[in-house]
Amino acid sequence: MARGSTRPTSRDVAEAAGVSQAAVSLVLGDKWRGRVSPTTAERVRHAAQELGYRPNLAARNLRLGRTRTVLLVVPALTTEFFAGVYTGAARVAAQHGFGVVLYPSPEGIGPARDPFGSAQAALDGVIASSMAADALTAIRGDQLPLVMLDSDPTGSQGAATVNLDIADGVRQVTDHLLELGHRRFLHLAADIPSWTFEVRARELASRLCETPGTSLRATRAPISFEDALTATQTALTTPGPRPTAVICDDDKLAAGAYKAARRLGLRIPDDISITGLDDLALARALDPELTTVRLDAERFGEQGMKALLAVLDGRTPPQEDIPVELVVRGSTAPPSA
Amino acid sequence: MARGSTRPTSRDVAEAAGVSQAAVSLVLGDKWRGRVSPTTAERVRHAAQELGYRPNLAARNLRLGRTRTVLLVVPALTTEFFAGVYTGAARVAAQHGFGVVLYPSPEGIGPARDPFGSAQAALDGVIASSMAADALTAIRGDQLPLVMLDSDPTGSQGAATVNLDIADGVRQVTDHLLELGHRRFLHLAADIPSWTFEVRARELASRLCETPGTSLRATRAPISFEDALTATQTALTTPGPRPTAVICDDDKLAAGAYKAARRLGLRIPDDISITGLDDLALARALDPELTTVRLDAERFGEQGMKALLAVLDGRTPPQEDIPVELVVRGSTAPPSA
DNA sequence: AGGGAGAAGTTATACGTAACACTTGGGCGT
DNA sequence: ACGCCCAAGTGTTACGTATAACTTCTCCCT
Repeated sequence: MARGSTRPTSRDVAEAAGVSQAAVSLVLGDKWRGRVSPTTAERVRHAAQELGYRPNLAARNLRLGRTRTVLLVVPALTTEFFAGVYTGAARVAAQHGFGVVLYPSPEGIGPARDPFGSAQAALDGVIASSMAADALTAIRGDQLPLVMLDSDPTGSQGAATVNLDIADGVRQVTDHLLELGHRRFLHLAADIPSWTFEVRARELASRLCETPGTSLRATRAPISFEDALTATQTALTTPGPRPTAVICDDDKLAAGAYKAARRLGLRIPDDISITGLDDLALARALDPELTTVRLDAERFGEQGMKALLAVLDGRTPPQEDIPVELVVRGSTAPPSA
Repeated sequence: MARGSTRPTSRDVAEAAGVSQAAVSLVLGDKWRGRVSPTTAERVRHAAQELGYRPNLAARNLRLGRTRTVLLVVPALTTEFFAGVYTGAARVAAQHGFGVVLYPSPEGIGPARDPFGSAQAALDGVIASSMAADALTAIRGDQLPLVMLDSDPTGSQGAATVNLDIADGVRQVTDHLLELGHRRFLHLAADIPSWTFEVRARELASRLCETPGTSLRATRAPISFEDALTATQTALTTPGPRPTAVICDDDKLAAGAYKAARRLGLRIPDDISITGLDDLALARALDPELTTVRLDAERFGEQGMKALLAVLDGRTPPQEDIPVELVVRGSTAPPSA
């Protein structure tokens, strides 16, 4: 019988099975072949089951010097996108006996002092989405293996990076609209200082530079319906020829653009085309459904975790960008003029 | 200087500061008043800073017998709702020096064998959203303190429960529609066997029973746009007088109902009223904006964590339901007939 | 018959931390 | 002058696990 309140240890199991603690460790660690007889092994397993034995992970971690736990830092959890990243990362992790702890931080990893805030777990490595430069150095100083998601590969101080091919997504959107005949564009940009948004702006600008006869206006807004609405409304009522297509940095911004268009009495897509980026469930809830770029969040998370596992094994992580896919729906059409 | 690759321990700090390891532990644990002189304490802190010392959490956890880490089990991460629950729980946890590890499980906690899947962290307690009965017993057997969210208080085997006052939300929605003059209702129910959805159905039915001259149809669908669309479309084209109001178990289902209404050529809210439940960002992206019930997810998470902390302290957790609030927007109006 | 190889274990140890119990030296009251 | 107390530490131990190193015993080959 269990002696009251405290959880049984491997020693309790050993006593119950009439063997030494070492034998228990061997059996339960599946290293008993040729070291313990099958009947004894079975006896140990039975005793463990009987007592409801669960290994003490703190002790195991201390002994082994590793925790098989990694930290995933995401800027926010409020979107399906990072939920998907987590799901993918956790799936791969589980296949390798790893756990994933989440640290949602509004501003990526915090300052050098206590960079992980409340993430208490003992860690083997870190996957981070957005991160201040000094925090990056702090982590590097901690010697913690690090993989960065959607970050500038040239500024990563040697950390491995895994990126979505956002630039290609922007190219696909732009080409799609150009083929439809659009020439005057509005870029509704996310007001967040992050590499992934810089890439959007840069790629869009350079693509349109190559095409004569095009014009590009840009406006910025925090990622929220209200802000996106007012920013778009202002931009569309500015004097001069009105843009015929709005390219948004993500789907939520696009939803704000929808509202702005409606408020101005513009029909989508007849009077104005709108595109997003993410392909959230929201994209198909809008009316008409949103033309957008599908980001495979789960695959992104998977690749991030695979890269981290590679680093942990001392291997070189793969370095290919994850492809993205244009999804054409009802929010884009040839311009009416 | 650090001796190469391995991370510095408290003993390294002690050596650098010229004191014993015990003194380092006292100083860094802030228990040095009256035991170590201020100047020595400062010297220790400086040495720790210099070496970039970080305590080994595995060792600390083993020594203290607790981890200051709790597990939050959520059915899915794909919605802002559980993101909010996590945010609230993590905030309260951080205030008490706790960390929160997330375990998103499609079916709540798994079967008795290895109930936490890949959640490897050593835990002090568990907060769980939805859970199979046998998994519940398994955890109880583990002696892990447990708080259950939105679960049947009578079936919780003595575990503490924290609930949103969903029944009141359903009452508010129903009364709102009744006051507008609606009498024929369609209930678009989530096809998920969970207490929180049972409450919705039960409360709605009992509320309408009390009001003579009302009728209630019900249909079920998994929480996805496509399924909600087809289910609603079928239900609305069934022979007999058409319902004038659709009450949906959550906002995502409502978005599906919007599409079904549009496909049938019904205008919202002129021809049909639609209500949701959650108040996701989606609710304000829809056109017209959705009348729904606001659930304060963060407060929910906070209360859950507070309850767990109470259990960990041996106190009795508070047992009040968290109030919810009807938010009337553009998707409800008096019936046209 | 002798010994070497393997099977079937056991004993002992280290991981890094926190805290209890102990030591030392000086200051102070009477 | 004696004892006592307090400041300022140090020595030691235990937490539960995994594993290297050791011990027995039996079997089998030459």
